[in-house]
Amino acid sequence: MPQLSSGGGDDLGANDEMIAFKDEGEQEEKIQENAFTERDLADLKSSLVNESEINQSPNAAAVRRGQQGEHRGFPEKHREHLDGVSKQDGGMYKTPAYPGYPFLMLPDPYLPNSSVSPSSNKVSVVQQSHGMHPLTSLLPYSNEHFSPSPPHLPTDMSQKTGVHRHQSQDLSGYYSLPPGSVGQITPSMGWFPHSLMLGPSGMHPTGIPHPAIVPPSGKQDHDQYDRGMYVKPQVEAKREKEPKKPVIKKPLNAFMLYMKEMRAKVIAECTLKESAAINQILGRRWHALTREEQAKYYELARKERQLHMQLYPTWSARDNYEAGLSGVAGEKSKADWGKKKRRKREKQQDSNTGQMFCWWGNPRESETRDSS
DNA sequence: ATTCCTTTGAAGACC
DNA sequence: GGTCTTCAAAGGAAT
Repeated sequence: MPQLSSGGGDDLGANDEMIAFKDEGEQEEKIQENAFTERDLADLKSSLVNESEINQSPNAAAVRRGQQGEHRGFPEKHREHLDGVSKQDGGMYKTPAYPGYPFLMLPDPYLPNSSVSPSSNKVSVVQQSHGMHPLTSLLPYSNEHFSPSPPHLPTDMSQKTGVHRHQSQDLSGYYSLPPGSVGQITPSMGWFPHSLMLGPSGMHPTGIPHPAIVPPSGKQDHDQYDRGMYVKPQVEAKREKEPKKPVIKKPLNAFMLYMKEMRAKVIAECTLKESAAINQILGRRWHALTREEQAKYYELARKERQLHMQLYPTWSARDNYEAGLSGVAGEKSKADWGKKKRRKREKQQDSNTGQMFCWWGNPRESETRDSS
């Protein structure tokens, strides 16, 4: 997939994958989208039965018609549009489009018992039954939303971090940024949620860890016992002495942001729980979005990458590649990694030979076939 | 307990 | 430079 090494300005996503649906009737698309849920479910279920059959369904043909060729021509327009978007933050960020922006999604992993009263800290999100985050009203983000002392947080959290919580407007007090980088934060970055304002070690001053930072996998921490006798491999023992590096996760891309936001909604609507199935639906919906709607997420993702870069200038995606090869997991993971690689290759071969693509417009479809 | 599945997009590796 | 691979999230299913 040709990536846009865009001169001037960040690339906003894989342009060739952007869909120019809208040239032929956005309204229809909107209606379609509403009808998606039930159809998605039905489609998905039937697709699980026999994908090749579905390929021939009239419905499938209709959807394919709707998607074929309509992606083209979007990129440039899209970019233009996005330029506009970035200039009108007000329009974009006041929309309820990002309740699930990951840095606002504090509650789940980070605030285990975070049923916070609306007045205490709106950053905390409790997924509502209808799938929308109450965070909607959060954007643009403001310091007002940050309670100095979230009641749900252990009090010693802040003590441990050694950071005083206060509602200073001075970002330099919050960001753990390289010298001078605070000044590099453009005004447009002012909307960044507080959860991004980290202290040392990736902790927010409130004690809330940055979502991109996860503690080293606990999997390896399980002590190994052999008939009651503790056996700790030398390598592991050695590793234990070294301070464990927190794993810095990749910033979420546009689709991931979209998934995060919409997952609950789809789950509620479809009563589906299986992520693989949900992701299929979300993939379809993603392509059904208008370019404006997608643009919002591309812009968000761009800003997230931007901030990620500011926060972790030395971080590279490669770091996490290698986590499986060396580092934490050691030899086992090295082997697993090899297996994984093989599996993926085999899978791809299968898809090439087996016509295993989704009729509803799997965006990889063309890639897969082209590459064969 | 661990891996797989499934999606899109970004980024690194490789040829 | 084009292509391939990995990893981000998520959680049930499979191993």
